[in-house]
This record gives sequence, C-alpha cells and structure tokens, in this order.
Amino acid sequence: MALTLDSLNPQQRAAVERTEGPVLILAGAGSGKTRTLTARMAYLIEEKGVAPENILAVTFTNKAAREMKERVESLIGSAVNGLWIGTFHSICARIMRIEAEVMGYTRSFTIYDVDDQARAVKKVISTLSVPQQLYTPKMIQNRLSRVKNQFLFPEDLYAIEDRQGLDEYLPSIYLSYQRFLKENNALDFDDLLIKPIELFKENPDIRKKYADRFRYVMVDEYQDTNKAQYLFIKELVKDHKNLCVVGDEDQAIYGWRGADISNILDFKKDYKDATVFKLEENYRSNKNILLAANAVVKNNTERLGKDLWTQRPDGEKLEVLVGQTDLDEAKKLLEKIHDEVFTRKRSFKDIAILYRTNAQSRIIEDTLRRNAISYKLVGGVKFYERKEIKDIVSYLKLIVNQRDSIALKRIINFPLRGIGDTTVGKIEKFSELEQIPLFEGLGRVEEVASISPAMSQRVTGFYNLITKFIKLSTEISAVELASTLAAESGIMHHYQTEYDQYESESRVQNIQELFRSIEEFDERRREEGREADLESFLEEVSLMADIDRMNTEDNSVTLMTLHAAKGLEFPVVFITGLEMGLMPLQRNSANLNELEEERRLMYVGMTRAEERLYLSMSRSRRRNNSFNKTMPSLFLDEIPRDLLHVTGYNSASASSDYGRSRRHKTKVKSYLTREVENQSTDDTYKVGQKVYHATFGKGIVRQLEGQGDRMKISVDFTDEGITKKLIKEFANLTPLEE
DNA sequence: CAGCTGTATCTTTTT
DNA sequence: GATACAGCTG
Repeated sequence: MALTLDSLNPQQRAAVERTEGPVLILAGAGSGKTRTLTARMAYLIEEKGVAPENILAVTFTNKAAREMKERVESLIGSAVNGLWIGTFHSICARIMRIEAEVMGYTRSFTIYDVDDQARAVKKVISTLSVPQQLYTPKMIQNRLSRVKNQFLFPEDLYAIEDRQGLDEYLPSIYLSYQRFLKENNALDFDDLLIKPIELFKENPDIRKKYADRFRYVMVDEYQDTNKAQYLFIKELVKDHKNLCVVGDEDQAIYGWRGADISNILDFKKDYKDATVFKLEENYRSNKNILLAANAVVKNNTERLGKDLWTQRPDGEKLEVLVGQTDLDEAKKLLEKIHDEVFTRKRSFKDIAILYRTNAQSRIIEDTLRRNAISYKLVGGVKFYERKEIKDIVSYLKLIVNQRDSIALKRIINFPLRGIGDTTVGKIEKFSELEQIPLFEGLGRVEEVASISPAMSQRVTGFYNLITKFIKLSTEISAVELASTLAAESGIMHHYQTEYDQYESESRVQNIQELFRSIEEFDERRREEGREADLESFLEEVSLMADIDRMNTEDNSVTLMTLHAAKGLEFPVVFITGLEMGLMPLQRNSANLNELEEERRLMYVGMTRAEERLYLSMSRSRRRNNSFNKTMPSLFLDEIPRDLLHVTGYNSASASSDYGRSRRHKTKVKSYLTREVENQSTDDTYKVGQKVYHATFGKGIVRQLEGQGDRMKISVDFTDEGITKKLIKEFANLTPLEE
C-alpha cells in the first residue's frame, strides 16, 4: 500500500519530504504538527525504506508517544516494531538500563521522584553544616535541579568565585547528594538526562553505537527542551545531522523547569544548513478564537514571529463570565456547561476546564459533584503519588534494588512493626561504619550492641519478609508478587480496617487498580516483544505523568492545569480565574520574562479551543486562607473588545471596567472595592435567607450570632437534613435569590 | 522508645 | 484541607 501525502498542505508536505539534514518546523498551534511528524515517520519507513529501528522520536508525554505510534501504524497499515518513541526521560532511562554498569550502577537502579529526592536532600544536608533554617530542602532541590538541567557539575560550581548565600554550600551539597544517589543505586529525573550524555562523552564507542542506530531523530515540542536535552540530542546527531525538530516559541511554558527557549530560537545557528518550514494555517480553532489568541501573544517580544490564520468560520464571540466569588464563578461555569450539553447538544467529554494552579480545581469539583456532572481530574494528587500506591511501590522498589534506603525507610515501619526512628538511626550508623547498604545492616542487626534482642527480632522479621520476596520475585509474576506482598506485609489489612470507611474503600480500590495496571503493563510489553520485568514496570510508574493515564473514552468534563493541556484540543474550553496575580500568576517581583511566559500559557490555553472559548474570573477569591478582592487579568485587556461577549451579574459595568482598566486603574479599583464591600455588609445573611454551600448544598439560615467575618451562622441544610453552625469568614456560603 | 495528637505551614506550573 | 513535624504519653 503506497503512502499518500495528499492530505497534507504544501508546507507540511515539504517538511515531510525533506528527510536529510537539519530541519526546523515552526508549527503554530493547531497547524497539524502531529500529522506532519507522523507522516514524516511513515514516509521514512514506507518511501525511503528506513528501518523503524533507525528512527528515534521524542515527544513531550508518553500519551503523545503512544498516539503517534498508533497513527504511524495506521498510515502504514501494519504494526511498527523497533521504533523508539517516547519522552526524553523514558528514552534516557532505556539507554541507562542497557548501559548501567558502564556508569557504575546496576540495571536494577531506582528512579527517584521529587518526594524521594526531597528525602535524599534532607538526609544529605543533615550531615553537612548547612544553615537549615535558612535554606529549605525544597529550595535546595530546585537549585540542584536547575543546575543539573544546565549540565553543570560540582566542580563547575566550585570554580565560581565569591559565592554568596546558598551558592556557598551548593557545590558540597551537590557532591554529597550525587554520592548518596550512587550509593542507593538511584537516579533522579535530572540524572536520567545527564548520565547518558556523560556516558556518550566518556565512551565514544557507545555513543557511536546509538548515533549509528538512530539515523533519523525527531523532537517534538522543541521549545521546551533544556540544556541537557539539547546536549543529548546533539551527541546523537552530530555525525549525520538528520535532526528534525518541531516547535513553537509562543508555546514555551517550561522556563521555570530549566527549558531554554533559545534552543529553538538559535537552531539555525547551531545547525548551519538547517531548512526551516513554517506551518501557519490553523485547522483547529474558529476565527474569533484565533484572532483573540493572536492578539494576546503579539504582546510578547521574544518571538520568531508567525502569522497564524484559518479558513474556519468566525464562530461565536468569546464569552466572559464574571462571578462575585470563586464559588459563584464555578456556578456560572456549571450553567454554561448545562447550556452547552442540553441546549447545544454537546457531550461532556467535549468540554475542558483549565486553571493556573491545581488548588483552583477543588471548588469547581465540588460544584460539579453536587450537580451530578461527571468529571475527570488530571494532575493534582497523581495516582502514583497516592500514599497507598507509594507504599506498595516502595516495597517493590526495595525488592528490586536493596540499596534503595529511601524506599526502605519509607516502609520499615509501615504498617507499624514497632521499629521506630531511633532503632533505624542506630542501624544506619552501624551500616555507615561497616560501609554496607542499610538493608545489609538490617540483616546484621544482632551485631548492633545498643539494640535489644526483642527489637532486633522485629527488625529481622522485616528483613526476612523482604528476603523472601526477593527470592519469590524470580519465580512468580509481577502481579502475583504485588498482591501477595500487599497481603503478607499487612498493607491490605491496614487499609481494609482503616477508621474512615469511605477512605478505606477508595484506598483498597486504588490498590486493586495498581494490580490491574501491572497486568496491563505485562500484556502490553508482551505484545511489543519487550521484557515485562518488575524493573521496567517501576520505571514506567516513575516516569508516568498523570496526563498519560487520561481516559478520553468516558463522557465526562476534563479538569486540568493550563500546563497539562498542552498538545490537547477540545470543542469547548473554559479558562478560569483570569485575575491579576493568579493568571498571570505572580510571585514576589514581576519579572518581564515571567510575564511573557504567563502570556504564552494563556495563549496555549486559548488555542486549545475549537469552537467555543469561555473566559471566567471572580471579583473576589479565597487564597491562602483569606478572601481577597481581585483585579481582572491584563490578558483580558489584550483581547479586542469586539471579540468578547460579557455575561453574568452586572455585566455592563464589568466589561467597561476591564475594557479600560489599563488607563483607569483607580476607577476599576474603586469599582471592585465597592463590589466587595457590598458583599461583606452584614445584611448579606438574614434569618430565613436561602443559601448554598459547596459541600452541604442548599440550606436556610436559622440564626445569626455576632458581627462581621466572625459572625456565626446556623444553617439548616435541607438536602442533608442537618443543621450546621458556620463561621462566616470560612463558611463559603453563597446567598441565593428568592 | 514507639506511637499518637495537636499545631504549623503552606499551594505554581511537572518529567 | 492536608501534610509534616514537634512534643507528649504510656
């Protein structure tokens, strides 16, 4: 079956056919970038006769990788084996799994996530003379990660003269931290990127092996690559230069993670004879949406500049929703969802609600749940970060890699076995003295003088349990191992008998879901003809983003952060919380680069929408436990007035207010102040007043005591049949009109 | 010395 | 509104 490129436009097609040498595809939002990339892979295989194993494709999420592989297979009409496609982290982990010994690890190395990393940092700084009250583990963690992303080593940091503040301690922390990881046979997320580069630099023959294998390299979302990722790719392609990168500088939103936008801006300098293709026709969004998004992003200065256009219809205007409070905002979203689904006959799964911070989801979730609208939440507390899952995963990690002291310490006394911190501390000291891994120390607990026989028996019990499972792990399947383990360790029993019935059920369910996902992993790997050992499963778990687990089948509304929405599209999109300080989010000082990144984030959000885009805000919002009045986001100002339709309470004044807010800031402020004052006058609630509460539902005010924010309000909640006494400041009640 | 209970402290975005 | 840590109790 011959491959047809007829469905591509001339630019896309040209980019597909240019298979040799460096290629930069500047692909605007919705310009068919995935289609182009997949067509290019299919073209290489089908038309150029390139073997799939000679192609490496890097995507931003595992989900994108999966989808791309499927699309290539459907273009070609048969299964594609041997193609390497995945995220930087998963590809690097795969290489490290093969080459671990060369770099001084075993192939059973553990991958440390942020939580493990924090524990490691804590452990390390406790042994150094770092003023701990001045620098939190989290600060240190961020700095370390940033430095590593820039491919800097401790010696580079030592070389910097006159180091101030944290920089004074950073090099020695870095050095000890790396030593700690190695002792634990562990790599953190950043190591996954760095180690392969070191490997390539120190072992030219190994570099050559991979460079020869990957004759054609493609990188998606190139604007979000960091220095280490840039170097990794560079090592691979420096002989043949067959590198095709795709990206959009307007969608660079990971600067805070060390992504360097100049990787894409300077691509032509790095790869001298690069051919550049621009994809500027947008196939996704209606004209009004695209015009609005363009109008916002054109306020940025760091751009290569594209002119995105569309042949699609104008569509409706963008609707601006203004709530009085965050709860009110959520209810306005709800109304519009009802409207879209019941009047306009759309499906719930066509709708996405986006926000800047995860914390914003709760109030929206509550409102949706109260109204029986099913939703799926991406991000927040991620599945594999749930306590009950991490417990079991930690057992598995220790079984696979006994040098992992972080996993060990997490579970040695969970479920409770009467082995406390003091005992662990003693064994730790003993192990350090003997220069053996902590786990080995457990096996020799009797040699630790200060530990009583009764206590060492408990420790030995734990040691024997793990040893038994290490042996079992070579005999039974991963699922069997995990479920036997959950039973015999007492974890299952612990959660089944938990005090809170509801919590207990959901935890047990999650554990069962974990077993299912191990089984699925097993099947999937077998189909691909790859190994399905426990190590690979744990690796997948470590590198799995929440978005990768997103199910697009079931008919429910999607809730996620603007970051998580990158690369996705929905017929109807809500961007919520469009207020100064929240979107754009402001920390400390307003720095211009940060503002531009926030603006790009806004642009990413807007360009997710195909047909309808709602922009919502609230005039007051509860943040950090206090209720604050808000100012409309400046991004709303940047959208031409005639593309907007403002609805909601008091819409006329709202729209004119932020339409002029730049020139008339004082006026806006006074207006908003007035609004908020109106809200907090004491006649908001009177006896007999109908109110709404996110958790308890509708109710009637029965009694009022005291004044102001401290006022106590007694409410009969009709749905629940209960009476509650609430403090006004925290009650989060909304008055309902009669 | 383990385990429980109450308080402090947050919440940017993620592989 | 959840988690981590300090401090108390048995």
